[in-house]
Amino acid sequence: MEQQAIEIYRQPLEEPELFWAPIEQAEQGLYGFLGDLQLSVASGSPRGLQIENSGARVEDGVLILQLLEEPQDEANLNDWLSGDLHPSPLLDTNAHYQTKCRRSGRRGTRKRRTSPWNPMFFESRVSREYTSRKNNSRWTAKEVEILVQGVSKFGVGRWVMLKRQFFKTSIRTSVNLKDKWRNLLKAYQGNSQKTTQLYLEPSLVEQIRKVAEKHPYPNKRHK
DNA sequence: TTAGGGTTAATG
DNA sequence: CATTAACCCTAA
Repeated sequence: MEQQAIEIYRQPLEEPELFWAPIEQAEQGLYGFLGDLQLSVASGSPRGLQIENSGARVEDGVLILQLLEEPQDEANLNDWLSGDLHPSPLLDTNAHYQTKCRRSGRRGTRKRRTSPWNPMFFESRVSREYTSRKNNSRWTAKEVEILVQGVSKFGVGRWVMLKRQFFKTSIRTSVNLKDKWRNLLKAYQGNSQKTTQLYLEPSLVEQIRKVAEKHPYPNKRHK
């Protein structure tokens, strides 16, 4: 896993303030790499938080809730992050998810005082109810082309690898890639006449069929 | 993390 | 309204 520095943007809000990384899928993968997070106070200007992590990928997303009181120095910050010593500055985390994080997050009313870094904070969200999708951006023919290249190279079921090699900076997550491939098969595999919403060059469709034949989905490696 | 069942937005 | 496509949830 490569090192990656993620700049955290600071957005002026009513307090408490919210920090977040300029990355997609803020809701997902959050607790997965908490353990790898290392935070430091950026010395430059603007002053802010910087996250360095070894486990996270940009597409994992991370959402940072900033403390009310500005950390004076790194020690202070680490202290705050590590401990029960400091009560959470968040008066109502819920309100902030509702107002500032679009459709993500819990819906009910619930105030809690707990550090955002406390695992408890995230556990409550693990089985979060399904609410609504975050984005719905359509795939382009070009993206499909790249996906087909990827599957033809790695086969089916190596979505993370495919993501890293072919969709490194893309919005698409490894799961998105898997889903898209599944949709492509539905649309173009078999002989039934289906209406597709995205026009693909016949040659590309042909390619999809070939690759699909060579690499049957699913790969039962995990089953 | 993957596979596969589900949900929902967009489309014709 | 029926279907498609994108996205979500979660067992294993």
